[in-house]
Amino acid sequence: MGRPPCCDNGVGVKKGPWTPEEDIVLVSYIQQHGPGNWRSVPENTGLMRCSKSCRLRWTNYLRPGIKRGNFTPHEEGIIIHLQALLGNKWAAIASYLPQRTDNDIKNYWNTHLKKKVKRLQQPQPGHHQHSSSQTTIASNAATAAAAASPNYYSNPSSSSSTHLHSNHIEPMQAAMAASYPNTTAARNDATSIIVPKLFQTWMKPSPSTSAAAASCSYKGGAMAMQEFREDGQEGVAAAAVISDNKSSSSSEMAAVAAAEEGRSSGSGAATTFSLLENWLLDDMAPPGQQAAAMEAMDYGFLEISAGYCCADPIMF
DNA sequence: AAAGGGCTCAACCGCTTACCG
DNA sequence: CCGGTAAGCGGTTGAGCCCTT
Repeated sequence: MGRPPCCDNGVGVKKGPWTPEEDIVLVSYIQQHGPGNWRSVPENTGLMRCSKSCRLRWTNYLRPGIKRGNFTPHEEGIIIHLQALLGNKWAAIASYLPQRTDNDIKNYWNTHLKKKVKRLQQPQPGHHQHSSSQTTIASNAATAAAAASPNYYSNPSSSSSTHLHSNHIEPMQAAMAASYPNTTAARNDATSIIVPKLFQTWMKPSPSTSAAAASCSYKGGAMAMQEFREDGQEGVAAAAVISDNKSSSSSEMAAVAAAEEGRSSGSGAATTFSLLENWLLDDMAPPGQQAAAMEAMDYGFLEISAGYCCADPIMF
């Protein structure tokens, strides 16, 4: 039957940190062929890496447009809130912060935010802690999010912090340079110079890269969100259904879960997107500030939809 | 200046899901 | 429908860096 075994179990497969040379080989290959078909990457490039390793290196590190380090308070707020809503669905959370990788968000949560939230959720003297209903979780998250980000509930355009929408103007070269943080700069110094130059040449779309874009399937990423935005109808209908059910907190969460389930099967992303957007708006914005929150969310998401934040639609 | 303890984050591991023949 | 592989995802690890003493 079908395909030969994956190289993952192969002998002589190199592990450990990637060298700049390997990075360049991988980037050059993806430049020509686009991401995807990872199994063929080690075969065609001669890299002694398994396909998984190549995919991870690309998605977590080399993919253009990735923003590294320095999470803004607003990003923290979004992560805290979404983590409370979705749990440890890092890929789903990352789809709302397309410049961040799921790995990055996961690391940041485990090393910073988890402690922060725990600290903030410690029962305060004179304050009763509610039972563990979803509403309480969400409101605790909102509290933590608000604490993490003073600007979380306000229009980000007035925020002094770096917000999603303010990042799209970053040149790709700067984004790539940012892909090499100081701690690894020494090791990857050569790559940090050469790879951005390679990417510069990509900025002119070619037929092959456009074709790659069409087949690119970064699941749950901004590209998908763009398609769902444009595809609209299903999402609108689903949002309307959800909106009708808003009377019950549990039904909302069930709907979220159902939508999430649907999304992972590739059919209900629009549902999740619209629903979560509504959910976040309802939950995050106090009465009277919903308009501002709406503007903030819409601003961010529309720009995501426009492909500013996710590199894949830009580059391929 | 050196030691060591804590922290960060890139990468790996293993499981699940989607897809193909 | 079934078996097998590729791809995706979340949890975990460990090397290297940083800070404190």
